[in-house]
Amino acid sequence: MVRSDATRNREAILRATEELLAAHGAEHISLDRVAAAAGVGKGTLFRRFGSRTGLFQELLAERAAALAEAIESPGSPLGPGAPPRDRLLAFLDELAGLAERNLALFAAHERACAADKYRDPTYLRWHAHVTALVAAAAPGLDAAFAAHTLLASFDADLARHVMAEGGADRLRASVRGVAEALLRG
Amino acid sequence: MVRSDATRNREAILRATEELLAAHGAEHISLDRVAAAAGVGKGTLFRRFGSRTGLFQELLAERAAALAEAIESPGSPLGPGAPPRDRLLAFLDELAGLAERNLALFAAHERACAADKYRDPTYLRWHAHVTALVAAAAPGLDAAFAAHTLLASFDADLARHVMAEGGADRLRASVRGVAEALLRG
DNA sequence: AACCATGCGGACCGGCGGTCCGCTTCGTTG
DNA sequence: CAACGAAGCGGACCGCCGGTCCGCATGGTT
Repeated sequence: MVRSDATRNREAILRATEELLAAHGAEHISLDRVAAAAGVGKGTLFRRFGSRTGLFQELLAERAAALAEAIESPGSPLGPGAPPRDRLLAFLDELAGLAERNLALFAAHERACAADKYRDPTYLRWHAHVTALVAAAAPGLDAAFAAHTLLASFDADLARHVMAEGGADRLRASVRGVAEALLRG
Repeated sequence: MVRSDATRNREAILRATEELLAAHGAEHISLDRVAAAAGVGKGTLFRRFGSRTGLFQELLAERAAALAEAIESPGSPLGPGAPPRDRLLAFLDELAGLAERNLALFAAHERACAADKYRDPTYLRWHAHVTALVAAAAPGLDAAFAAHTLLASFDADLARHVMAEGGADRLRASVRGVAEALLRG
C-alpha cells in the first residue's frame, strides 16, 4: 500500500538532484536546494532517503543498475563464462565509461559517503566482483586489497584529472595498463 | 619580527589538535574545540592556519618531515643512490608505518582536504617521488597514474580496514604485493 | 461519504567553518 | 622607563547546512 504521491515525489527528487548536479557540479548541492528544485518539502526528502548519504547512494545505484545487470548476464564479455582476466578488464572499461558519464555524481557520492564508503551497496558489489576476478586471475595477490586499489582509479578527482587530458579513453588506457601489469605480475 | 606569543600559540594549537585526535579520533574535531583545548581564540587559529584544511595540512607536514628528509639523504635504502625498485618498496613500507602511527590524522586530513587533495603539498611530494620511481622501474606504465593508485593504498579507511586484521605488517605486505606485481608486469 | 494511516512541508534546531573588529600585548625607539 | 604603533588576540557574530518535528492535507479503503 504505497501511496502514489510518495513514488512521484521520490522520482521528482532524484530528477531534481540530477539536474542540480548537471548544472552546478558536485559542490553547493544542499538538500534545501534539492527539495526546492523538486517542488517538495525537506521532510519529504528525508522520509524518502533518510539522509544525504542515502540520496546519493540511491542515485548511484540507479545509474549503475545496467552495469550490475550486465555483470550477471552470460554472453557479454562482462558476464559469467568469460575468462576472469577478460571479464575484469571489460568491467573496468565499463566503469570508466560510467565514471565519465556521471563524474559529478561520483564526486557528490564520494563526499556524501566518505564517512563509511565501505558500506555503500554499489561499492560493495563492485568490490566483491573485482575481488573474485582478481583472486581467479592473479592468485598470488591479496585480492580484496588489490580490488580496493583498482577501484580507487575511479575516485572522482583522479578520474577528472586524468580525463582532463585525453577523456575517458585516456582513463581506460591508464586503468587497463595498471590492471594488466597487476595480473601479469 | 615574529611575536613570541604567535609562535607559542601556533604550537599550542598543533598540540591540542593532536590531543583531540588521539582522544576522539578524526570525528567531532571542530575548530571551536581545538581552539578551546589550546586555550586560544578561534580568530587566532584562523590567523595561523587560514582554514581547517590548512591546519591539518600543516600537522601532516610536520609528521611527515622525517620521511621527507630520509627520501633525500643518501645512504638509506630510501635515499638517492639505491635502485628505484628498492627505493620505492622501502618508501611504501615507511609510509605504512607513518599511516599506522597517524591513522586519525590521516583520516582527518583526508576529510579536510577532500575538496582538492591533489594540491596538498605533502601529497604532491609523495606523488612526485613515487611517479619518478615508477617511471624508472616500470617504463611501460602511466607512472603518474600508477603513483596515484599506489598512494591510494594509504587511504585512512582502507588502511584501518586492512590493519584491523594484521596491523601495519599486514598493510605493508599487501601494499608490497601490489607494488611488486605492478613493477614486474 | 466518512475515516484514518500515510505522507507532506517548512519552521525550527544545534553546530559548523569562517569573519570582524575593538581591545591587548609585544618589542622597539628615544 | 615611557610611550607608541604594529602585530596579534579572542569571542561574538554570521550564513549555511543536515536533520527533526508535528500540525495538517491527501489518497485509498470500506
